Amino acid sequence: MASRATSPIDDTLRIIGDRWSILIVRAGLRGIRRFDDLCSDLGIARPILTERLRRLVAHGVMEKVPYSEHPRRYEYRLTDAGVALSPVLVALVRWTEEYGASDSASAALVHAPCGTELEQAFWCRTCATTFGPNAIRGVARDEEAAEADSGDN
Amino acid sequence: MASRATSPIDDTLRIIGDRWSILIVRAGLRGIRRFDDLCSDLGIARPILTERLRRLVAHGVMEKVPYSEHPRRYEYRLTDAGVALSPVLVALVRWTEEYGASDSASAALVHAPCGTELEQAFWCRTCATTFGPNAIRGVARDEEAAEADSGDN
DNA sequence: GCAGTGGGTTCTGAAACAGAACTCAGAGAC
DNA sequence: GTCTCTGAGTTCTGTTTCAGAACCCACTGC
Repeated sequence: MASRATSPIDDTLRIIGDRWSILIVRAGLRGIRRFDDLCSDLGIARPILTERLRRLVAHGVMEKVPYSEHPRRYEYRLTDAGVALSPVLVALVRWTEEYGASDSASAALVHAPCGTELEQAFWCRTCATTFGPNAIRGVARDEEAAEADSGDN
Repeated sequence: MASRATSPIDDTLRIIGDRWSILIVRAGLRGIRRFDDLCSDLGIARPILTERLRRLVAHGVMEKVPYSEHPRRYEYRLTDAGVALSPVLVALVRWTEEYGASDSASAALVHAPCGTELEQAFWCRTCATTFGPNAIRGVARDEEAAEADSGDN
């Protein structure tokens, strides 16, 4: 087990695996786009927000678009890749609701057309069924997956 | 503990929102349980692993159980709460596959009974339909009260 | 030309991180 | 009984990242 390019997740976590990035994405999903708004909404220090936004833009999660020319002003929007992070967020919210700190109730995520609070599930198209974490198994696809045996406890 | 508890997710991110915790959980899902194994598998520094495990145990994500009495030895197992984090992991894997850097293909996650690669979807029980991130809307439930008490779990 | 606004950057000190070396208790070999 | 090995840490040392406050700069409106 020497080569530990642990997995692509590792790279992903280098992009969004800090305390702020995922919250910035969440703010983006909530429509907050301006630097100062992000700053005050998240309570993040400005230098860190600057750096995080730069990183997210560099990795294609957000894009910096001018919304005013004369006083040159920018806002930060989620790209498709950024929006595609919402399952991560939803999973986090779900977990928090179930196991996290007590009275977790601040913002619900709902199905836009009807307003029903959404659920998240794994879906098997072969069996045409949804299932939970216990029915997941990991299988090796690439080289170093010698240990991908068994799994789900 | 300075910044505002933007939401319960914030607390959750304090538990697993660093570069290592989620990888430790992933290792746990792959059946790696011993300190040294985690250490070499993840390439994490020992002091950090010590601290991370302690935190995960403190928050009920893992449990420390002795597997040998005479040479007193412990292993770390995921609790139900820990296993319940797998949707987060799956979402990360999915995102990485679609938008991440490399030719991300190391381990696929499949539906255990049939071996089909799983999909992750949002489900609306009212509409009885699955849908993607674009059909999600966030609604405030109790925006301001999030920072009321909570402390840390 | 002076204050206000948006979007930053430059300082500081504190915390988290990584790596190597060390500890400690029990086990097994000799 | 000493010697060495193993698992599970802890103690150092330095580097990187974080947080907070203050500062900067281009533009606007008055």
